[in-house]
Amino acid sequence: MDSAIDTAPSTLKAGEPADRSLPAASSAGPAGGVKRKAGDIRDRLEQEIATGTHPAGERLDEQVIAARFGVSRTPVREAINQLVAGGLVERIPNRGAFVRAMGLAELVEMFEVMAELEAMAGRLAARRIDAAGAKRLETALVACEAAADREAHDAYYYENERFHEAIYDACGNAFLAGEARRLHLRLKAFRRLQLRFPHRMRQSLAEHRRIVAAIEAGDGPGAEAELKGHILVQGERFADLVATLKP
Amino acid sequence: MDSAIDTAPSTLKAGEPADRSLPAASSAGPAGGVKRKAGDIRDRLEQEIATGTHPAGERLDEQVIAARFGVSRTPVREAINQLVAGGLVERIPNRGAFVRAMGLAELVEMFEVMAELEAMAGRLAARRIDAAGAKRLETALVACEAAADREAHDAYYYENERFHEAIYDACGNAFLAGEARRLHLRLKAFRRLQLRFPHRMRQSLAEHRRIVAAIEAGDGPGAEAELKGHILVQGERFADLVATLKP
DNA sequence: AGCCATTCAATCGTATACAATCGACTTGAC
DNA sequence: GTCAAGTCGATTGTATACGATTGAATGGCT
Repeated sequence: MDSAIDTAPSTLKAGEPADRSLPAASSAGPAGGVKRKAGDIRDRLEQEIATGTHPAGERLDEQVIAARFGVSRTPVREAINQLVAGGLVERIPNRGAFVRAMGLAELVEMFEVMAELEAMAGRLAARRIDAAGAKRLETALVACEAAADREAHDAYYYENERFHEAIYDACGNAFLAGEARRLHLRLKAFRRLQLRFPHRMRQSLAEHRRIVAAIEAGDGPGAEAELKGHILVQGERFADLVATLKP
Repeated sequence: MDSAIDTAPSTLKAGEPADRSLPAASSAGPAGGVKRKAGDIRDRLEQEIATGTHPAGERLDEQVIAARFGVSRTPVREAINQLVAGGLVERIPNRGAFVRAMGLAELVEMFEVMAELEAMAGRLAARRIDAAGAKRLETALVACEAAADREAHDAYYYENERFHEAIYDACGNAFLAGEARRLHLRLKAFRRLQLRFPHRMRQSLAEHRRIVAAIEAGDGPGAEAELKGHILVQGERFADLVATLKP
């Protein structure tokens, strides 16, 4: 992976370490204990938005936030820019930055795309999973079952994430895994609401079982179909939820 | 607990932008005479990276770029951050920003995902396209044919983009369209190389015709399959290209 | 009274300045 | 001759300051 695809090798300068140790990278995670203020602020704001501390439509005042975190406006601005890139926040040129109020239509669209990516990951995983990956997948499924038996919604929510993570890891496409994680994160706040539905957790668990069965049987199309339905139903459920709250 | 859904207008202040005007995020075309320097610099750098002015692995010196554009380091920094978010550039904590040298494996992965998204867009477009959208699609196809007849690679490259844009617009899923555009942009530099292959342009045109036929016939699965192949072959071709250059 | 122009205030985007961090080089000892 | 530690330089990341643009309010005019 170190060898880059040199589209223009002739232009490489002699004394430049252009080909030298390009960092392994690609682990987009907030690595290590570096004291990057911007990143930390971004994470905090992300969490606060997800938990509802900042309701939709609220303006994120750079100065106020800077004061709250005891930093200057610069890292706050950078953090907000990252949120804008992530789609959680919208900037209006000289008005301010606002928490995006995602409409139902957009959410359904996002679930549609999420379903496609998850289904793709499942299809690939069915062909490419190895013994270790299968082991992790089964472990995650067992953990989901345990949480479901105890009717522990929060625990199930957490284990559910682990379960899908296991599929991402097994799909053998790191880029796909990254994109899926991005979307997963963005839909986090809405996923959580799903489990409040009466039998949603048990139904979800049953779907998980069928997904694992398909993957371990090497049934790509089957895993694809199961996962697509598994995600799409969440979008539909969410539409139902909104519909019941609307009037 | 407030959800991010706009079901709670009570918290909305005076003139909140609860609308869904998605400004395509990366629009900011040069049409407007606004003096947003950061966006312009981002576009320029993007183009320069795509055209090979900045080879893979090259360091993007903020000060040098700032001097080159006659601005301060701040907008340059912001532009680079946007490129990092887009995945074209990578920051190393205290080393600098480098043009990402994407390995062949990652490129193939990206083409895989791109194929899936394009195929999805085609499938949806086959069901949802309206008369105006069909008109635009046909216009784009005719433009592609004209460019191919003249063996004008650059023109075909441009019209090809328009063609795929037409599909995105017709898919009826703005979020999907945005994601597809993002990936399309990221693969821009590599797509361009495809057309250098002897008969690639004619083959591409033939695929375009079949895609349009499937979409206009309302054949969702057909359009999906055609588009998936249309994109995947590019990944394979690229792998061939690299293989021939490797030794 | 209603509409329009001007003024005003607020906020963003950019410029400049400073400090912390990391790598590379030099220098010295073993 | 090799290795290690210290210093230096370079670059990022952050702080502060300034100008420009925009929305809103106020006052005058029709």
